[in-house]
Amino acid sequence: MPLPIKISEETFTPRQQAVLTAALDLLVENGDGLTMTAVARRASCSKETLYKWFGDRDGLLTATVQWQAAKVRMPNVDRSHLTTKVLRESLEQFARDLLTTIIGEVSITLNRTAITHAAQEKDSLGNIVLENGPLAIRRRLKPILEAARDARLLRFTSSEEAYRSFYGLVVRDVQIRLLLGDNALTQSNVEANVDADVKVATDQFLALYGPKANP
Amino acid sequence: MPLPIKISEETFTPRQQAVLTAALDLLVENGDGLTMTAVARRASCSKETLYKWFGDRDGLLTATVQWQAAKVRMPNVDRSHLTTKVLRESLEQFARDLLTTIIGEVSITLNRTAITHAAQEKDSLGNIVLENGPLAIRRRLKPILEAARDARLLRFTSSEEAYRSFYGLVVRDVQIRLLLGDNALTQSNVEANVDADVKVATDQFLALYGPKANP
DNA sequence: CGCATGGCGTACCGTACGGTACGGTTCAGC
DNA sequence: GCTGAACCGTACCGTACGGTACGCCATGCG
Repeated sequence: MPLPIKISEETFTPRQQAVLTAALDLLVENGDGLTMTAVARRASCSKETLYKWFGDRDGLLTATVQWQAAKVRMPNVDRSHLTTKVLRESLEQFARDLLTTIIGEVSITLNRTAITHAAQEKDSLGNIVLENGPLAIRRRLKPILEAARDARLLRFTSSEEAYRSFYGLVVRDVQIRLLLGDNALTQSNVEANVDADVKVATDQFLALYGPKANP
Repeated sequence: MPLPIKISEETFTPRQQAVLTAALDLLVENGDGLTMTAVARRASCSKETLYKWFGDRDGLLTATVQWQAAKVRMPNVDRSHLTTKVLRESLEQFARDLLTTIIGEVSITLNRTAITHAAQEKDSLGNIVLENGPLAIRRRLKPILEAARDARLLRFTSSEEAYRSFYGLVVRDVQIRLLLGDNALTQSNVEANVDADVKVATDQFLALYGPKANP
């Protein structure tokens, strides 16, 4: 059975969540160190229990990624009182959340795990990460953009294209470099520039799609 | 010994290159299917030879990635006769090369492999891919951008920032979605839009950094 | 108290794969 | 033709790890 994309709080018992936390910790500590034995030892449970609860190694991995990914929450924007100021602040909020998420160790680990998984022609993890990463951003951002267009605060023909420009302006080459382990991009190094980068990205996006932009 | 970042044509004998081709093919066919036995069989050589030539599995992997990555060539732009037209065409050329490279199966495979490798606290493959991917683009693009600024065709304070904006506008969320195995992004699907995307990205970049842009 | 259930810890099995050893073959140089 | 180096094919070893089996303990229930 294909696991559902969305999971709720009660999908896992507290004990199971403790196991998933242990698994995630191991994953973050050293990527491929997620052996069933290691998880069992870390979580002080037996391997037999792991197999009973999660089926097999892939099931455990999927549950871990799914459970963690579901924790990522997007800001909710009030679409009814859109002004230039509110729009800018909302965009900056989105950009900041996106950037801080992306540069976090957990996100890097999850993306690496899912990409490794996808390299084995299994895209389940990839879909989960996609659904809770880029696509979640897209789902939440598009309505804002369209509301802003209706309020004459933005100009574009395709909200899809506008979203993608925003994504690109915010993320640039940071994510791929972090995923590849670029030594020049330390966590703190990037973190320190988040505020400035967010502002630049938002300014650029508004310059491209704001009401005064050349179409 | 750390392998050199740059390799030349003669680094590998033809027979060795045949082996590397086999290895690359196996990688592309099914990501992690790169077992020493499989490579030996595919290349009709003995495992002993593999170990003699490449040391161990990691050495073979590194040689393969390095050898393939070195094949990627960037366009060379004549910096002396920069006009608006030449600049735009150069940027479009860069964008097209970048996009078509990124969406290619070989690139996806190499990036996935390097990311998987980086997840194991070994960043050698990541560095090679970085050096021949994003950083190569940066090295080649920056001089152009600076020459264009000197010729008053572009305006920016930091060429680093300008480069990153360009990268973001071109790549957007395409690479991460392909790496994660997004089913909605088929190869042909993206390929068909390369021309349009390249044009949009270049237009947007010039809108942001062209002489008429608001600083 | 007796018993069943759930879960812990550990020992165990099978397999896949990295790495090595070795006999047989081709081929260059003499 | 002789010799040695390079290389092929294959058999083999050791280990790591996914998955299973089993003994033991704790808790809840009649």
